[in-house]
Amino acid sequence: MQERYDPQAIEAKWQKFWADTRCFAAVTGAEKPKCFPMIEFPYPSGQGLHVGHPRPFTAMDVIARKRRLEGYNVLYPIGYDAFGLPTENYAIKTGIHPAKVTHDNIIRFRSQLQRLGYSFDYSREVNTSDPDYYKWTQWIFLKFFEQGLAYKAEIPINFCTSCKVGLANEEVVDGVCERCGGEVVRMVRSQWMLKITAYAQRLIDDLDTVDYLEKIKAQQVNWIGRSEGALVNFLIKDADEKLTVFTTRPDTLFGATYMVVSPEHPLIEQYHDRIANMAEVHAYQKAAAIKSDFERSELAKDKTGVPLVGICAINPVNGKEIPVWTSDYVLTGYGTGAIMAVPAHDERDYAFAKAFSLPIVEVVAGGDIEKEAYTDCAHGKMVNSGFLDGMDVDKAIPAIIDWLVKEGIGERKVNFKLRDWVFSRQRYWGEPIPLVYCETCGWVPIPYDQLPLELPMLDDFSPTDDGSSCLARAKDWLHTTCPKCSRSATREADTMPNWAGSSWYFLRYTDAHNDKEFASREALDYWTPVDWYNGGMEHTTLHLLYSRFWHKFLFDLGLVLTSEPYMKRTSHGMVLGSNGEKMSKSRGNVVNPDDYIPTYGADSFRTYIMFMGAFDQPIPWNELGTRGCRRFLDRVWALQDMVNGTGDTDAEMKKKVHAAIKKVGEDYERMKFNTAIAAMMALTNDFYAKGTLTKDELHTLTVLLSPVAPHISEEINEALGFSPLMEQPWPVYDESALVEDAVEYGIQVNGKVRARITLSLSLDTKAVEEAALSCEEVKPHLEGKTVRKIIVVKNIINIVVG
RNA sequence: GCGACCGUGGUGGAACGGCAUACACAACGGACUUAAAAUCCGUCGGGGAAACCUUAAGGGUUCAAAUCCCUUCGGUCGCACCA
Repeated sequence: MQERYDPQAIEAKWQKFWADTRCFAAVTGAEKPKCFPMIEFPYPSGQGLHVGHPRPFTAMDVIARKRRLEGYNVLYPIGYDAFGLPTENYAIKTGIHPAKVTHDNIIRFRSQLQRLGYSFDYSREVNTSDPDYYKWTQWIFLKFFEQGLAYKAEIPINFCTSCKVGLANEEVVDGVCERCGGEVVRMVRSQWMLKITAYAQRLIDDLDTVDYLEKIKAQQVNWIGRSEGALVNFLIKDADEKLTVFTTRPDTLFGATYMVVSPEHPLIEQYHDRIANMAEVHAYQKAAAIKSDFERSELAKDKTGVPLVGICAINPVNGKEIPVWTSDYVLTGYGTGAIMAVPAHDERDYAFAKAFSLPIVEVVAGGDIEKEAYTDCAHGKMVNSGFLDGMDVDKAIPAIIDWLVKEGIGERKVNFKLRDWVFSRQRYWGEPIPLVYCETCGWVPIPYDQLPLELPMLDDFSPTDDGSSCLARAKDWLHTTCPKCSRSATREADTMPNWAGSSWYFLRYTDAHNDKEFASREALDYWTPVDWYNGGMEHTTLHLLYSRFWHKFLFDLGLVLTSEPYMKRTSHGMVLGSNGEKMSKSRGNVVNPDDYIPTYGADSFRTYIMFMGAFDQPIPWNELGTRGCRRFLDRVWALQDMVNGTGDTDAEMKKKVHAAIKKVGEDYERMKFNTAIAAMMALTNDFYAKGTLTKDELHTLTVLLSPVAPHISEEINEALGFSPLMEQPWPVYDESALVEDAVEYGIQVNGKVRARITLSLSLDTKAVEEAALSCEEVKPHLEGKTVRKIIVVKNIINIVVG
């Protein structure tokens, strides 16, 4: 008689065993085929792990553990994305240094993770805020700088007028500061940018080479937002100046009845002495500048704008003079910051033209421009368009572009929504940007052998009055000498965004302690690319895109060996609070796994987090489910008392076991963890129904269960006399054991199920049909009717009568 | 507004176009117990007298639809005037 299932004792025992034997430490260069599954490394927040973390962690642990049993050399790493706002805000409040807070939080996270029994290779742990790590983040940044892909630009930031601090977009809620509710304004600052737009086309094209979920690919493609069109130059009347616009509809050029520039467009200042209503224009610019993004979008319906009186443009196709306006519906950051307005065929232009009584000229027939803009460009013929008249739109577009090119007033142009990455943050807790500014030499990189450029130790982390980070007050650190000319120079006081360290961390895992390179060629060659990367949908357009960009850049320099970092990308649904809302501290619905492990054990917790629902769907937490999974493991444990020593089995049970091997293996691969566990529960129920099972049958169940519930599986496996699970092979199902000799058919009449019969598979179709027709429950439904057709498919017989 | 995904019992959820509700949770009944917990064994979507009807609602395709198509309603996520 086995003792009661005691998860606390068993889990401590096996966690110690795994640590002592270092059996999850991956060996670079081993002969076995490699496998590199990865999760998104966590931000070590002060709240510790909540129940959302273990969902992806357990899922990929299942994959990692299964791969080991399948004979792979597995690298399943863990690390900490440790720079970030919450830690800095905590430091501002308490005066405790962020490095100390981070250090303590990591210790807590690590112990929580270890109690969940993950097969991480802790010897390769990385911490992005460790100078030994961010040395290489800085090193890669300098490569961008050398290649001309890091540059300075004047970019507005969100600035809280009350906290006196620059805010990230996500800290601006409903137009006010998330923390103090203070007014947020835009403030223009000179910031470092990374030229991700140079990789826009490749970031789209190379998606064909990777195995990402379709929705992830679609989101990236939409975010990058490629559109084809043309640049067209309009002349400004009485000036030797062109106003260039981007348009995707050059075919509608004859319908351009006015132009609009964004309020920030340089044309306005350039011609300020010719603009008769400059005071009005200035007032409009000012109003636009203090509008937050939120307000701009809220006011989307009502178009506002001011004409630039005295400025007039000439439509190059027909020589007509058209007015120029300014309006904030034209964005500085997209295209050229100026548009030609074709109100007849663009909804926004239409609304604007209606609001200010501007002329509307139809150039594509097919709509009713009295009522609304006709924007369908797939159909319709050109009208009022000179030499384009009568052409279909799809013919007119290349025709007008050819003409524009020939006349020297335009060119073909591909445009992207994607914008360059603002890489500066006015924050303390981030990687220092390793550049100094010298009056003589300009921006000069710190020599590579002087990296890392470490953050200075400070006591006060609050920002300065002008929105710079507290680094601007660290005068001793800030003032330095120019590496080039040795004159006095100033360090960059901005730091990198927290996306920097996570853009390349997977490379560091391959060789985490290398102090000569970010990773050795040998380690990269052996381990990269990441075979399977699971993460949240919310990172699809930022982290995932950024890291693909960095990787391609490193690939172009010959520093990594593949053009894509991740071969496969999947994503998990969020774990919601038990009230169905997103878990957050402010809602007070955060659930911590530590609350469940003492009562139920890590294995029960892991099983439930995988069983609770479809992996890719969001799901509310429900404590009672853990109890059900504990009950299941108790039943598995008690199977030990039912093992029949003689080891005889029967064909019936063999079929069930092999069906389970097939189902569980396939479901793990498809991330259908809930149905895999259901299949193991069903098999366990089958053993109970029979009342006995063989040693091998129980062994097979423990191996199947081990990726989800590794501790109990190891314990039972050991008790049965097998060597540790690391040395066990993943079971292979026997196709012949699955072959059925009889099948239960559902008999339908006109698609409605009327009966069920079990028939031998050896019967031919004719015999099956006859058996169905002669079935007692079927006969009444056939009375007085003619059998038209009988369809026999798989386990369905459909009798069509009429 | 645009895009993606989704809508199945009291609850979480199963279901290559092929027997809807697997597997759990909760509830209820029984056994065991002085009793309770635990455990074990059962019952368990709703409506209808019945034939039957029922996968958000309505239509379509098909021998056959939760699954494919169209319309409507509701929800979640992402993006917000992208010329």
